Amino acid sequence: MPTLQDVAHRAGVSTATVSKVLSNTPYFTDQTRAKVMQAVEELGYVPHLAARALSKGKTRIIAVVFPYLYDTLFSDPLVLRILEGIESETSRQGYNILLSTPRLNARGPDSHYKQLIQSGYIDGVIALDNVPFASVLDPVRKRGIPAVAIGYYGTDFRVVSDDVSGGFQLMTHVLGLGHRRVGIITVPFNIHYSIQHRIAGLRAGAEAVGVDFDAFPQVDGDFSTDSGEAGAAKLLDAHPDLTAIISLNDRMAMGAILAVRNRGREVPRDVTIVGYDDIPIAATISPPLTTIDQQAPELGRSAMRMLLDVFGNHSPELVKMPTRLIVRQSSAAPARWREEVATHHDSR
Amino acid sequence: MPTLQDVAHRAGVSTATVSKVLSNTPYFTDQTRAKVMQAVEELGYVPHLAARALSKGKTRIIAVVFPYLYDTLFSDPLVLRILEGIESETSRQGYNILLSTPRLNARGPDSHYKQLIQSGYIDGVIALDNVPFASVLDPVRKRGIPAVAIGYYGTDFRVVSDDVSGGFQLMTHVLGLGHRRVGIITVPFNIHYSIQHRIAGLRAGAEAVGVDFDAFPQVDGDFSTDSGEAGAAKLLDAHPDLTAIISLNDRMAMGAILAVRNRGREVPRDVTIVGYDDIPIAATISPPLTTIDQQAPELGRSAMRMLLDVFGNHSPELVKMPTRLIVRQSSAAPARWREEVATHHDSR
DNA sequence: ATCCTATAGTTAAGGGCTTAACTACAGGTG
DNA sequence: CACCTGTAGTTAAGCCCTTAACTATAGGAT
Repeated sequence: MPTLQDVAHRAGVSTATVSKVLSNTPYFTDQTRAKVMQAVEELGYVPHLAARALSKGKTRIIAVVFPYLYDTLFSDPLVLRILEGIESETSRQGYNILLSTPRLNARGPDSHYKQLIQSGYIDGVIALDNVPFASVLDPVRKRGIPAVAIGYYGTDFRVVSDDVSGGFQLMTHVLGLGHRRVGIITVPFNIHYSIQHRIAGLRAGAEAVGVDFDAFPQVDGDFSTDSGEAGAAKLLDAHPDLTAIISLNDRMAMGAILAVRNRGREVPRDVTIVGYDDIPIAATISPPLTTIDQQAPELGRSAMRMLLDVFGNHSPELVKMPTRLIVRQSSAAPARWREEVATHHDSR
Repeated sequence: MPTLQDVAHRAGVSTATVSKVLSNTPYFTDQTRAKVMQAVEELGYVPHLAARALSKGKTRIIAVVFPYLYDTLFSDPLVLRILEGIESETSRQGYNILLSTPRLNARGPDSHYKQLIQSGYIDGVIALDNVPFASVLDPVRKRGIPAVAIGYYGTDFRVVSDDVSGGFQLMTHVLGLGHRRVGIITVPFNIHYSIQHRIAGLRAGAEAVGVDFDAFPQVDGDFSTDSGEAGAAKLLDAHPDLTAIISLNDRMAMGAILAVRNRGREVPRDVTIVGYDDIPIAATISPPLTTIDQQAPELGRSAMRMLLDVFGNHSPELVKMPTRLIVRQSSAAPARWREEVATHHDSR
């Protein structure tokens, strides 16, 4: 492969000149520039990134860190959407993505990852950091590498989905349809931190409507469809009068739909089901799922833009990404309510 | 950050000795080794990868290249599963993944990507290469970088899913259930090369059973659920006597289920639907989908192992990953057939 | 005519690591 | 005792690029 030297010889100038021309440093004539560019062209010269990295101390690589915590990482469409957003912004800015999925336990991330972070290979880090008990950003902070977290932990610079608002939108939608007997499928707090915020949003939504949130039965799932089915089964068996179930992710909501059907009832005629995340499949199942769109790609793009800000020595403020309620056919007014409305309508 | 020099000073030896100790080159005493290791420990020394890369010409980075061809890239669960497999093997071997998603058109991949490939940053490439009209591996080959393709194109070293066998399994399953009026939802060949092979498998399956494949109506979709619904609608309206629909991916199959329902018919009672890919959701929709498991993670792992083989100057042979037929509730014997069997049974 | 400034380009050091080539020495061999 | 060999460690060049510090020159101001 041709080097800077080769280009310099061919163009009849020094390596410094070539370097400066290529980096657009001022003070050279158009003629020189042309000579250099021609030599570059003819030789097919491409700068050697490792050499540049050594010399500049910058690699143009940013690490995208998804801790490998639970098996869901690679089956979670959300992760891919976030990655998509990061990728689009990253490649637009001429950076490269090094994908790292460290194993994380209570003593912290694995040592291979820690080495990577300290190896000088990485200009910045974007991490999905959402578990309270350990952070993949500890070694990053220690090393003083610019970092942005997508989540509630890790660094000063963070992008989060507005989970409170998402929960609020979901609850007020369901209550607004007239439901008053609502079951909730959640997951234990320690699995995913944002769940706390979604619950807080649900609670705020109930309060806004003047309904006692604590009266609503709750069961724990683990994000999986199966756990959603089991959870909904438990709810429906213990509280046959439920007219709506709020599930804190779409996959559990899909399980809940199955559970309703298995009991000979229908969605949304007998039971309204709403989910959270708006995974791609949510729009195309039967019935299409009412859910919350987290705008995952935008979350990723924001994180990258924020990282660039940090590179520029700014101190960007927390970005709270708005959520959007997507109303589809899985939610409807409860039967009794519908009757009342009909009656009321008739009596006019 | 401490450097090799610092370690050398502290241990009272030369930098060469430190380097050799760390790379386990023979000819040093246990005492020296201990001194060096202690200094490393005390200083928290971690080798500077850019410097090592420059000096060795190796970076321990492998590029995972997913051409950004169609919007489905980041909503395709298969991609993520393959990535999972690559990641697991890659991190086990102490390599890092640089994720690249070049924009690809008929003139080849974008120039940022080409620069990356030529930049000396990358030891090897694993690419998803499945479109006939251009290859992301062209620049890689030109540069002589070891590469493995997951797909039908690109290099001598390839890992493919055995699409022919997948098609064969699907067709013989459907015909074996007794169906003889079968519709097929496919996609145009030029979108995804493996489709040709799946079709060839379908044909072989039909021939094995002695059925005329060309008599089966076909429609084109584009992998999306919507296109599956539209395709199935077209098939069912033009051929109301169809008792089974084979869709060449799961998302289109899910659309087909909707189309069947929209016509007041049921799956699998009236129409059998089978898909391809076994995306995570396939097991949990209603009815659970009969489909083909491509073993995507294993595909990824194989690719990485093959790449290591190429590094070792071997010439690994094509790996054809077997597919597995997953029979779930969306496929069943056709109604008439069931009657006949019942009659037959009664008459005994 | 002298001095200064802005422009154009060069020289050479340095970034951190690997490794070929070399030195030094202890112990074994004839 | 001279010589060789295997072991232990060192020296220094090289990987390719960037950049601070420097030189050289032309033109304008005084």
